[in-house]
Amino acid sequence: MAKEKKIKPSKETPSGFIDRKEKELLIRDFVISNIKEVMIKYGFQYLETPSFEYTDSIGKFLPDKDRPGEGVFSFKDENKWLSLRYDLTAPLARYVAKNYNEIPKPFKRYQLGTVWRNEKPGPGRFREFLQFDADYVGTKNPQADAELCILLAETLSKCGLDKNEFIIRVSNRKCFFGLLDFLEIKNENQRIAAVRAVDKYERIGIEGVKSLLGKGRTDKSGDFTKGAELNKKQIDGIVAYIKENSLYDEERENFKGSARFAPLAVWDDLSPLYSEGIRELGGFFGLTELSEYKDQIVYSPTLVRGIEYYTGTTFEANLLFKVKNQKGKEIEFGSVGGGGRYDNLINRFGNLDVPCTGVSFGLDRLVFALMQKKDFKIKSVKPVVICIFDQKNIENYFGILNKLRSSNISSEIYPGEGKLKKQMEYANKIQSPCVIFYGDDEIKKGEVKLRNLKTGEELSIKIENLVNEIRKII
RNA sequence: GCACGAGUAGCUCAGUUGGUUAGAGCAGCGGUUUGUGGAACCGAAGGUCGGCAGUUCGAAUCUGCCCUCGUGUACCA
Repeated sequence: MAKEKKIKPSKETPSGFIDRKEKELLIRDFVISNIKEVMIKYGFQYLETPSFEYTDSIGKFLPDKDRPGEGVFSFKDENKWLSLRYDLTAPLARYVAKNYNEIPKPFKRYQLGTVWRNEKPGPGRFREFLQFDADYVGTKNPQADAELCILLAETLSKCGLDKNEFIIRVSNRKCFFGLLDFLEIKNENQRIAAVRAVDKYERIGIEGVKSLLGKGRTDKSGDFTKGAELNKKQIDGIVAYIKENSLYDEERENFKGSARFAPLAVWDDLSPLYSEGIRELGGFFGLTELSEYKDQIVYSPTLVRGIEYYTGTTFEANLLFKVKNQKGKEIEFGSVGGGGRYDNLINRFGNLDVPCTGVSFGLDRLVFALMQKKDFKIKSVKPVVICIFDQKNIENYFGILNKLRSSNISSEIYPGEGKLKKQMEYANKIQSPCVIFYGDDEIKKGEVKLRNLKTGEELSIKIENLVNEIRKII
């Protein structure tokens, strides 16, 4: 009597992969069309590279490793490892190295594409997402960095963010490394730990940073993070630097306002590297000050992005409003985009001295945030529904359908089977603006009945007037 | 990766100290209305209680392991 065991296939999407519905896709389309417009205006070329690359072309994975490291999706094809791209910068470096003789110098390109990361998903973070990149290849000019920030600001602004809803924080790696030199922090592990600690300042506060620079910190979930174990003098030096330079007060409650680039005299000549960073920032801000986004692009010395390959200017766009998840709970949202200068990425292919700078952002996160703005509405067109009364009159229904579609009105004959009530429920469900009744009675009179589904209003009209009447409703 | 929390119908959830046949609201389906949606009423249906193993006479409930989701943290090319 053993009952046959039903084995049902899973209805779930793989972890970190999601279905995306029309509302989100329409906003994404809107964002994409704005990005393209801005890119054309700024003179960038459109490029597309494949989803898969040879693992060693885009990764930092050791050839002796049997399998590419965690973080990427890979498989072995014949004898070579292939990986799905995890960003658009690495494929760009590969493309530039391959086509170095043909491309203009400098080379400006933009790219939109899906990227994949095999890592734990978080709020607003998935394992498959759409990324946008714009890069300058082959120029050291700070004008390039400045333009990227301006175009980032313009893009966000065009996509519906007010100027007081976002900020682009700018820093230069050389400044912070200069400070570390001055404080005689030479151990590479300590330097990295210090960078990461300072990068968290705005989230965990000055005391949190102190703990991370010292012995370590226990977060509110009870998890312990090991610290950099610097000495007191070194910690005090970094803390003083943060206090002098931070855009926020110590409680991180109040934004001190738009900080103009004006490094304090006391920090001058800290170290040669520091001065070089300051000079580069001077060139950068000289240009952004001339832009209409000068108030949104601010100096923020505590910004030190985690990405390893950055060599100079770095920047990051943050939203200034709170973002909630589906359950209405506020979440740590992080940045919507960022970038910086990477002058050494292409020389590993043997093309020496190709300085680059680029910006990238994940469209999904921006879309996620935009969806929460109450005043943000994207119009979506829904079809007028022609109801079916009797299959024998199907030619009449098609007559109306053709008339509407040739007038470019989204329309359909009810695609299912069922009574009028069911048809009305369908039309209501898909948010159709109106339905058309064209039964025996109407056909005899040469009229159609048009029911407005928003108001419930119903009027009988001559067929010739149908298109005009519908245009009034939609 | 680490930590905390959660997983019961399509969705949101209830389910007592372990005790017959696991409940509700909403959605869906059928009907009241064979030509009128968003309201009401009636009816029927819908469940391997995340999975596997264990304890027990008996497990949605207790234990262990695993999976998935959420949040934080770490990492982030």
